[in-house]
Amino acid sequence: MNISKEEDILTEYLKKKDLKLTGQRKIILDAFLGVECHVTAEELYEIIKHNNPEIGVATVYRTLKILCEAGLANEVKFSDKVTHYEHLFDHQHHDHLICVKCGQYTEVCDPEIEELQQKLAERNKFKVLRHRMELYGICKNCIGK
Amino acid sequence: MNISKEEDILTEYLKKKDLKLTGQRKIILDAFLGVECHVTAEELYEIIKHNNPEIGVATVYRTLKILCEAGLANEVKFSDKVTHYEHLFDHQHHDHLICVKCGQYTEVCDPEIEELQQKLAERNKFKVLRHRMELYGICKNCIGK
DNA sequence: ATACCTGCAAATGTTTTGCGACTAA
DNA sequence: TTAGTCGCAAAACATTTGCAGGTAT
Repeated sequence: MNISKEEDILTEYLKKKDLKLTGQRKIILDAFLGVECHVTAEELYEIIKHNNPEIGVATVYRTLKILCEAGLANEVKFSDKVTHYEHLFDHQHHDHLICVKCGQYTEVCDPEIEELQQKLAERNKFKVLRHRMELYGICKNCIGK
Repeated sequence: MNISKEEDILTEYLKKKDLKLTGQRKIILDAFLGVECHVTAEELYEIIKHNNPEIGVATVYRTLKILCEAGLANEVKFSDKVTHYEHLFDHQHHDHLICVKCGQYTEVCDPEIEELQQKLAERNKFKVLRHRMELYGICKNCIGK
């Protein structure tokens, strides 16, 4: 287990908050980093259980919350009732194209839209901190079916 | 209780599906229409309970689902884990500015952004059916605090 | 007459919390 | 040493479902 940039960030955050860098938190961070794009807490728990069956779900939930506060992860809610977590650090912001047929999602990014969002907010005297944009529809693989 | 355009739409939808227009469904529709912008199922249940204590939560949930299918309501998920329902009929599509301090939300609409969303989707050979855009930040009332 | 609906309570599925034992700093 | 953590099981929470009786068409 080599020390990642993300682990530095987490360590820094924990220190600032007088929290501790425990073995479990390292393992959960690593598992999270090893996953592409999105996971739910339950999914991550299943992955971790494989090598570390002693870690409980509650700890996974608690740690994911910390990763969000530390700026390493981000909560995303799609149409289902489960919370997904996505990478945030070293990963530019993106929006989602979500296929309503197969459930597959594509990450996209459009600077022009981001700029217009900013202007829209300014017209409303609103200071944007973050945003979420999701386009639901039919992806290119499902369009013929 | 006078017959609204929305009730016509619901009646039409129910007939098409061989479902029935019951007293409860009318009451729930009216309560939903009487509310501005958004409600959760639980909130709507509380409102209805006032005059119609015999109606159960389950029926409110079931009916809101039907209103969505009939095109009168729309499910919206914010950051909390509760499902909000908003009016859809006679109400143009809009996006949300959500204040992270006071929780207040403003409805907004920007045709330029919608157009760019369409283009973005086309570049990805994706056919958009609907979308969701939310800007999170500080509203003008909270900005000084 | 006969689907369909209802309220109730129980079940579900996700996420949180209380607790006594444990551990990083 | 001591605040913060852990895993566990129980609790909390929103939402769904099974059922026996009721109702719109």
